[in-house]
Amino acid sequence: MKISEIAKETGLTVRAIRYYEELNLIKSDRLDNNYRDYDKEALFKLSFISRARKLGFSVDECSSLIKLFNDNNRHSSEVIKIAKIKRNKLNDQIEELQDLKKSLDWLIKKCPGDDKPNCPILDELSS
Amino acid sequence: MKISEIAKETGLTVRAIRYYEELNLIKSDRLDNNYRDYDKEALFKLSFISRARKLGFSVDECSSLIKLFNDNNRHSSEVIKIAKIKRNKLNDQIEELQDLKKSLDWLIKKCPGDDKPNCPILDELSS
DNA sequence: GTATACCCTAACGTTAATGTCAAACTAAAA
DNA sequence: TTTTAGTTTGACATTAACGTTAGGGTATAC
Repeated sequence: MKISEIAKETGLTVRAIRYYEELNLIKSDRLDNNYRDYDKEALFKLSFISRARKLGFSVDECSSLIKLFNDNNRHSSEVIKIAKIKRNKLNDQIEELQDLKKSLDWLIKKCPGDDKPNCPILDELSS
Repeated sequence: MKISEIAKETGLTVRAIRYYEELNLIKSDRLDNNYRDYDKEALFKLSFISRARKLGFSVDECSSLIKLFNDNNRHSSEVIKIAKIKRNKLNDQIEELQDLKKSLDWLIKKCPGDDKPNCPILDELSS
């Protein structure tokens, strides 16, 4: 399986795949012509990374997950730990954004939004 | 008012203030010794920027707001427009993060989190 | 045989918002 | 007066995750 083929299969870009190889997340065999050659295991791992990235895991976090994936002696408790840390991070991010939104909503409600220069949003931001 | 003083006052760093000047968000007078000198208006504007940044506005968005702030002929409808665009962006971000969180919650629920290697999270991510 | 598509490496570019450092000047405190 | 602290400009560094380009070799279709 050549790189563009596996790229299509996994939804990753060719560049991303080579990048993951640079970071040692995956390896690739080479054909006689030096083209990268991928087998089923690589397909698994790249699909894995693709899905994990879409779930919001950073490449670095993917790297940790891949290591567990490679480790037959892993404990599923280690995996769930990473997942929970990620979920908590997401929770924090969501809360922060919701706070911002609340403040904005409040400002927007107070502003007439007409053709006059008077604007509580600007007033509030500078007071 | 010297730069470190106004930095303390506004909660911005000295570097950030000089950066905003580079981008023409603000100006500064100079003393005889070439030190930057800030007046009340600068204090207003920098406080403004500081608050807006904390509300999640990018420096670029702050720039737009500052221009309206400077414009005595502004309409408050223009201000509310920027605020609403920002709020909608926030909404989208929140929804996306909530989707991710849902998926993670689902995976976490399915994983026993014990000392055995079998792990539905990894299975799901690679299937 | 040639046009087109694909592959390779290496390296610079991107984005945002500063951080950090160098080298020099100025001010305040001891 | 010497030390310490604050200021100046300018320029390079940082983070993440690739995108893009250059300058090649290779494969395939017509």
